[in-house]
Amino acid sequence: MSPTPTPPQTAEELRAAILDRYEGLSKRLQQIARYVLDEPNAVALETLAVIAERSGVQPSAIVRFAKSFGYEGATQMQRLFRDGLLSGAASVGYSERVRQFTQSVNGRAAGGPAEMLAEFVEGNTLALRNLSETVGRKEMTAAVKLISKAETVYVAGFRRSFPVASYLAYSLHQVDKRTVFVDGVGGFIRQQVHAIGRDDLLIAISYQPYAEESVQMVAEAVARGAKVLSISDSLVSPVAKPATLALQVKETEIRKFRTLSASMCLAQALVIAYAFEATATASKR
Amino acid sequence: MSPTPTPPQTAEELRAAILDRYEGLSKRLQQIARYVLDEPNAVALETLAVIAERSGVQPSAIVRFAKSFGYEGATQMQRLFRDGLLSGAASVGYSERVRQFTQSVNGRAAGGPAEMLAEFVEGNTLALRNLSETVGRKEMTAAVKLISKAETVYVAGFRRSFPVASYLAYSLHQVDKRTVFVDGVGGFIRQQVHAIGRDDLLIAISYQPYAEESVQMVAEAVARGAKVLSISDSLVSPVAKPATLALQVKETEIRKFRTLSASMCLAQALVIAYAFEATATASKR
DNA sequence: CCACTTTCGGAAAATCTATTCTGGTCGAAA
DNA sequence: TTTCGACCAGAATAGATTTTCCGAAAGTGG
Repeated sequence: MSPTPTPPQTAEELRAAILDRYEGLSKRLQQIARYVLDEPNAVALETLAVIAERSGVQPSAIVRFAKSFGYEGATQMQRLFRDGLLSGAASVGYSERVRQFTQSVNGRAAGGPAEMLAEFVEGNTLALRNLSETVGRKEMTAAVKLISKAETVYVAGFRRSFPVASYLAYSLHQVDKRTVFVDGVGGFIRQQVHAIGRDDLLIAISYQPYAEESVQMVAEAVARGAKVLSISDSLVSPVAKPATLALQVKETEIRKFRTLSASMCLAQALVIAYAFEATATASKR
Repeated sequence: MSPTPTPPQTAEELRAAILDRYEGLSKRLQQIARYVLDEPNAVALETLAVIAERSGVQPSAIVRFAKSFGYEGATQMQRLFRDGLLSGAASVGYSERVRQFTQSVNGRAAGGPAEMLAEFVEGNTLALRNLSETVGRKEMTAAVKLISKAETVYVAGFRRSFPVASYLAYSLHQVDKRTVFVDGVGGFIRQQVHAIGRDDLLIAISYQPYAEESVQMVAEAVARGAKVLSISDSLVSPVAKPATLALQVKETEIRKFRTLSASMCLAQALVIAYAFEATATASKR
């Protein structure tokens, strides 16, 4: 092994060096490389033993890793990250960050891509906070019950709601629930819901402006005697009104674009809550 | 001397306590107090010996100092500053919180559906907060530039990443970018990327365990000379390594299910940032 | 399938760190 | 000036932590 003549002197350089030499590293060393890249802060200030445990290797392996990059020992490598942490925190004080942030949020100067990201982080966070207020214990319980009782779950969502619907369908399928994702490929929407019956559930996700397909599907499902769980931005929206149960999700709007995190979050929670209940009742028997 | 009954629990509290009791301290202890107030970062992560040398006192004096404020030893006091540094600037505070959170969650008996929702709200919020720390200004700018320069954008994401990819494709299309969503319907994946060329961009979204399709697609795109923008959980993942640019997104894991909010949020920000830049350059002419 | 090299795990050894303890200094009060 | 008590420097100690080392395991090339 030919150790780097002069080891990287900054955290950034080391990062680059790791990326560069990653392929040439052995399996265990790659494992460590990965952890170092993923959790630089942990590497910076936890002890070797802790880092070793969290990344699932032996302490000695970490020393080997550091040496393979030309350092005298693991400690020298840690110092890089420590210094980086220090300078990074010192140069941009807390108040400065807040100022930058609020400035970008107040939407004055259009700002570059980074400011845009900050805005969306803020918007999504707000939407999430609001979620647990609009969707209460009662609604969640009822929703999970609906899913549990359903023979087959049909999931529908178009345009902006499509990602949420696809996620819901995918993860319900993952937890062994009989699921049909009504994606309308080839315009076969009507055919796909045609089989829905009295024991089935349609989960419809739709926001303003409500897609025509969704509205029709809800109507169709109701006509066939199926249960309907709506996820929408209003309790009186065309998809929520006829539904058996409606969950209200209010997304934040940023620069004319509505966020999606709250909906995704709700979908995740629904699936996992269902999964837990299903396994719980299954093990009872 | 009457040591504080309950020692300060945060760095800020300790700061206040020091200022409050400063007059009553002995000469050497005042000297240490000054150093602690002036260089909290050094106190946070240097060893006692180093701190002692820099502030011109004996290590034992620092221990006395810590004890006089009610701590068991100097280490406990250091922990405050360490935690403060983390939660404020970097993301170990983040991963640490996540660890504690999931631990407390996993340890307890499974809550009801409402608790599940609360958990996911918390997890998604954490992931969001972390996002703006791992994806910096430089990366965002570069990513937007890649999108802008591309003739056609191909978007790919399977399994868990599918919702993100579909959202990205949908909204890029909305803002009038030439976009191809590689959904692999009917197993036509290879055919769909076949047309990708030197002036095109592939946006690949993939998380562990990396879908075989994604890895192959990235390889194919690189082979054809196209640019690749990867959104992944590690910079050395099989989809990130060969990419022109890789954005690292760390999602929280709750009950073995990873969240998606951070990825969705990043996707949104990318699209809007691109849209703004596109209209800006268009109106310039 | 076998020799040879690389890599790894685990425990022992060396180093470093935090804390305690002791003897002594300084200053104030009597 | 003497006495008392607080305070401190520095050595000593107890405890971790990092690093080294070596046999075993896993690859590699012939």
